[in-house]
Amino acid sequence: MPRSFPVKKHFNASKKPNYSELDTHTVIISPCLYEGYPVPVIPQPEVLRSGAYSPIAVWTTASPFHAPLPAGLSPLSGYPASLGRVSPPPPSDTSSKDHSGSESPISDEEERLQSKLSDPHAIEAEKFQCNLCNKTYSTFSGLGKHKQLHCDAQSRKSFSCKYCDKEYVSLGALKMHIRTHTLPCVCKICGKAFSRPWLLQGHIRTHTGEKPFSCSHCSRAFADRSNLRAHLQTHSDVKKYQCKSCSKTFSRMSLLHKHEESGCCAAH
DNA sequence: CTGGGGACGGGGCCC
DNA sequence: AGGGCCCCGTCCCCA
Repeated sequence: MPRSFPVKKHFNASKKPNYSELDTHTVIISPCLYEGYPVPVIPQPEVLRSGAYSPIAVWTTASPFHAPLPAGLSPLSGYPASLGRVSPPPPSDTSSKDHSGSESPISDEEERLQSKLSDPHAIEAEKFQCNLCNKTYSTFSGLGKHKQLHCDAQSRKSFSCKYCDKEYVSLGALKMHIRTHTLPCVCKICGKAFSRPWLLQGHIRTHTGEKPFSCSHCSRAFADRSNLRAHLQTHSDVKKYQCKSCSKTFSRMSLLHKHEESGCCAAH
């Protein structure tokens, strides 16, 4: 049975990867990754401590992971997936659209004012203004990236994939996408191909058995950081995905979806 | 059926 | 500009 995420997701069943093309693009992962196989070969084992990792899930004082609830956010409801990040959303982030569902220049302006209030230097620093949305940036390159990714992009999607119908607003994004077709990173052990080197590295761990991501609350270790993150949810009393009807919480979105589809919401 | 682990894709950010 | 890395999300499988 094919996996949900076949390496060649966008290919038709009739299509096969062009391995001859891969020959010229193949990325060779450092041979040291395979040395001593199946002995773990990827260095820098990592242990995520609760101090370093603060699962959002845990907006409860009962939890050992307790973290302060950001002002203006209610526990669990409307949980933003990015809350786990320390860094604020990017300036061109669409958060301002969340309030009314439409682009609001006023909220954008408010956002900029807020950032200016918190950073007085920003007032002098913001010299480069987008002629399309009036957002200002302190550097020319900042403005350039904004225009490339968000503003100019809105009006012209000019980079089309020759393998599928997808269009991208920047050449870099298109190149990244094309890798999902060409799959230049090939596992020397099983021949499986991947779009990015780090995907291949993660795959190699399935051969080596290396599990560099350890849970600080139990003895389990994981080869994939995302899987450790999901696992950490299991140590929490209150999970971050909550059913709006019965308030039951789940460690994963997929579990919540299953729960909802099973009829909980209909039963209430 | 539910919960959790394994494997993976892709977007975005940083350097 | 491009690569590396992080994060979110998804699906399959299994206990």
